[in-house]
Amino acid sequence: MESVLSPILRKLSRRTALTQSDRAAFLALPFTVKRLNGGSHIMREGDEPVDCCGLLSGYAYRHKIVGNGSRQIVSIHIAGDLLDLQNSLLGVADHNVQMLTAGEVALTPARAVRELAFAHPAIGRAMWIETLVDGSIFREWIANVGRRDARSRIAHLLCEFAVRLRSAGLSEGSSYELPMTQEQIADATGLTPIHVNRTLQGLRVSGLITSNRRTVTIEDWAGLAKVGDFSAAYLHPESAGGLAL
Amino acid sequence: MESVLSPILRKLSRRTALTQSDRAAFLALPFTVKRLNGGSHIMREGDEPVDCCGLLSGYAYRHKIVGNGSRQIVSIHIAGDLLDLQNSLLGVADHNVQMLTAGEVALTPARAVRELAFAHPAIGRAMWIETLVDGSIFREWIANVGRRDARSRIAHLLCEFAVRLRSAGLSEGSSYELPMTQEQIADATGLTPIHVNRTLQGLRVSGLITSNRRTVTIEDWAGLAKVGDFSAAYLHPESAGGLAL
DNA sequence: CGAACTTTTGACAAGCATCAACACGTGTGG
DNA sequence: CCACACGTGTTGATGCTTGTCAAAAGTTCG
Repeated sequence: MESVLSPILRKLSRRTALTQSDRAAFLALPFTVKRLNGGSHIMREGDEPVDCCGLLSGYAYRHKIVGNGSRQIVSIHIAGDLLDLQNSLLGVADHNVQMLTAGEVALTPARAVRELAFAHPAIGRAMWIETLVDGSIFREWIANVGRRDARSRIAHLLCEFAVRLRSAGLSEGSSYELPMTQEQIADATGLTPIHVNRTLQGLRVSGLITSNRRTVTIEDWAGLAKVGDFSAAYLHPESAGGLAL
Repeated sequence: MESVLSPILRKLSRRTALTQSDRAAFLALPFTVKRLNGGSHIMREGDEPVDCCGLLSGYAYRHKIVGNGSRQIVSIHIAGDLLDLQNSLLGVADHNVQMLTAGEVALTPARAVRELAFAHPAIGRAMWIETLVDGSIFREWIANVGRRDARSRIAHLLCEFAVRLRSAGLSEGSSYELPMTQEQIADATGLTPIHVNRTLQGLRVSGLITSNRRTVTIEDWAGLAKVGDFSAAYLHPESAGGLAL
């Protein structure tokens, strides 16, 4: 049975086994689909969300605005990601969520999601694990922004994107669509857009990547991963390790 | 009933209501207590944890080592915190956990914790929420390291500590014990120890704090919070907002 | 074709890192 | 009890990475 919720279910079941009954219950969630333009807000800091939001297509990002007015992007999301477990379970949003590109989201009452999570423990566990993986990515980003230089930070970001898109089945080969402006890359890496521009040029002249406005091609994966100090372990790919209950 | 696990239970129930039966089940967890010296490792990146670890006394911290050898501390923990839900649910540790000071930890088989979480949904929810609050703190740290200057970063760290210690009942008044060396503060804020030293001096001469080797006193809370761009919302204090199932 | 973004380039400034000592306190062993 | 080593804090001089300011060139879209 193919539903618009399938991309999300697919991601949930990537790390945890779900029974047929779990799947059916998930797909039976009430939801509405909304098409959003790039830049539209899904949630603002301080909101008290009532809906839980899953990304069906397009890209989204989370960010915080700090006192001096500058912005820090704290994560980027692709189709299949749940966007708002964090905010809707915690009651009040501590950050903003916004569409990076145009795309579609599925909205489900947060209450229904919570009930499902506890009625079907396997689903609850899967959702919990997704939030823990998000946490692992946050930790890696802290290290990225705190302890790597500009060249490494950007290389790391490009590597992370490549791996995540590929494991979500959203890219093949060594190219992918990166719908971020250099300003947004700057806000994700804690740099200025000018410096991002120069650093990207550096990566290009080193033969590690080619990129035009919206597409990145990794010309030398090993080299880029080395520059970016990248190892995919923190993304906890596939294998469920000690997850068996 | 007072148990050595009480500090942890107290923290779990701070944001979620637990029934008497939930509490009893939690306190019935099998556990062993271990006293650890400052600096001892609780978990290393790559480990496959079988035990789940709760901090009973003392301080601990999580960190990652990056390619150039430098270290990034990604969080600091105080008595009552669960240290290893992240690592033990994900199967393989993606970061290190280490004692900052001497202290005691309670070790419980991860399997027993997982079973409890799903047998007693309220406990599961409470644990999930704790991991989500950890995630919120991670996001704030990304912003801290990515978009604030040295003075703000350190002021922010000091404010966060003050609020967390106080809400855990571990400090009173405006002083608290900060058992971190300047090198560790540097690793938490993405700076060098030298710069931390100079920045702390700056905060002192501004009359915002006084500090000696192991104790920090906040002399001007409003001023320090302003410099640190600090607002406690991301710690999701107390109130359970939309948590009712 | 023009308006609004985005990317690119250049010159310059600044915050923070690096290197190198020195001072201080604490614990240890002779 | 002193000498010494060691970890930590402090200071100074210098340099580099990155930020800031300003403006031009390219791109997208109505």
